Amino acid sequence: MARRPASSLRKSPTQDRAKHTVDAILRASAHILRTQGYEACTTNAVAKKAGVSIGSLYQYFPSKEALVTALAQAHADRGYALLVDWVREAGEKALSLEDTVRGYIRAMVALHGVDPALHRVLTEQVPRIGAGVKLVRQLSQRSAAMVRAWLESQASHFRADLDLDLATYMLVTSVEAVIFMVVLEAPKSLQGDRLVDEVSELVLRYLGVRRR
Amino acid sequence: MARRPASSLRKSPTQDRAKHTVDAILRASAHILRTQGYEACTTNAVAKKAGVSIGSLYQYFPSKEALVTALAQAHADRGYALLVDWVREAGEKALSLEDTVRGYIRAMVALHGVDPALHRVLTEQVPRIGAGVKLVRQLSQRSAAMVRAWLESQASHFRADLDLDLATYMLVTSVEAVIFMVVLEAPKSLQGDRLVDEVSELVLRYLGVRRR
DNA sequence: GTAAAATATGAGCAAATGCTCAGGTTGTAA
DNA sequence: TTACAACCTGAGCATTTGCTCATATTTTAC
Repeated sequence: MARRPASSLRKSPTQDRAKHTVDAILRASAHILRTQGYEACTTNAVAKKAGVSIGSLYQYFPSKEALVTALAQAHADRGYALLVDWVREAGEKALSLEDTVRGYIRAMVALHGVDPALHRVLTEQVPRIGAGVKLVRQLSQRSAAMVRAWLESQASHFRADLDLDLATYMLVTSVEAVIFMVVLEAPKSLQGDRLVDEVSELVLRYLGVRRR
Repeated sequence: MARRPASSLRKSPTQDRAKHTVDAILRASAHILRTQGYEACTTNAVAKKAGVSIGSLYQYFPSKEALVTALAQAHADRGYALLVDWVREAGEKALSLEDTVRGYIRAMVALHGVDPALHRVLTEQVPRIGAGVKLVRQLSQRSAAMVRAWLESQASHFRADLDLDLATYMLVTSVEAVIFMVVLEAPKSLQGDRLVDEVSELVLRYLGVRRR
């Protein structure tokens, strides 16, 4: 069962036919991960679900780890794009502090809401994979940097004793975690805008923003 | 490879010799989980590490899942005991709101600090195991109930518009998540009492506690 | 049309995994 | 001492896994 090391695409598909194959493989693995978890996501199962032979799978993905990593990469890219959107929006329209925070939370909720089950499996399993550690660290550093920059630009509106580095860490972590949990468990008390409201409250109060 | 369903101990050890065997097995599996993760924690590997034959392992644990579940149970029990201690302490000595919160956070930090790597693996893998789902739900419900009861008893000191159910959820989730993350990543900016301070700040501000 | 390149196939290998069972060893109690 | 129970052993079975490779089919380029 000698496992090969993880890496990116082995061969890049040029013909349409091949692109469809790669797409089917990615879709199938996402579906299995989401519905049956990481252990059930065997290369043979993925190939079967994708309606493709295992040989084809290994023509494009050098290992099972590479497959999962590719999926995680795509997922992470989507997430980062949402963050970038938030920054742009907060910059263009001159939003209030409250609205900017709410926009951020809303973007995060949307991100997690897209495919919570897949998100869970990826966040749990990817860090254990060699190439995955780098990926996770990269994404969290990027988003932390964006939040940190925004905090800095608005520092005058926060409580005086706020440590920006600490605050960045606290906010990124707790916001991510609460939303992650809520979206997975979906308690009825936190549906619709209630979640956005409550997390915003947590953030604004922690920052010491004076309102009204 | 037909997997057996998970359940508790198959046979309870009565002689000292047998108790040592069970103990060695539990220690070995904890060590492998902690250092090499769930997948590496095979029954054969555990038996070898424990200096015991696989046969002996299966005499006490009917399946791999049962083994991990037993470990998680012990871990959860330790955690719950810390919570109970906190409640007792907060009741006996008439602690201030601030000190009670700090005590809670401190207990949580201590809990996660004991064996962070094992805690991570357990929290990630146990929910996927049949018997594990129940275990996890039970523990989180218990701790939520304690926090909720305390919030209720102190409600007059919080902001008027605080929804106790929501607050319970938000606090349990975010506190757990932040501490979990911090203990794993151990950023130098959040060492010693800094973590306890900062999380307490988050909680107290969210609750709307007026101080000084 | 034809040759080369790109793509697809799937039987099957080597290694691993969860677990059993037939038989051995150690403790206990009379 | 003897007899029985508690305990331990480990070779190995049935199955699964990640993955290869020789071969077949399709597309592209001329």
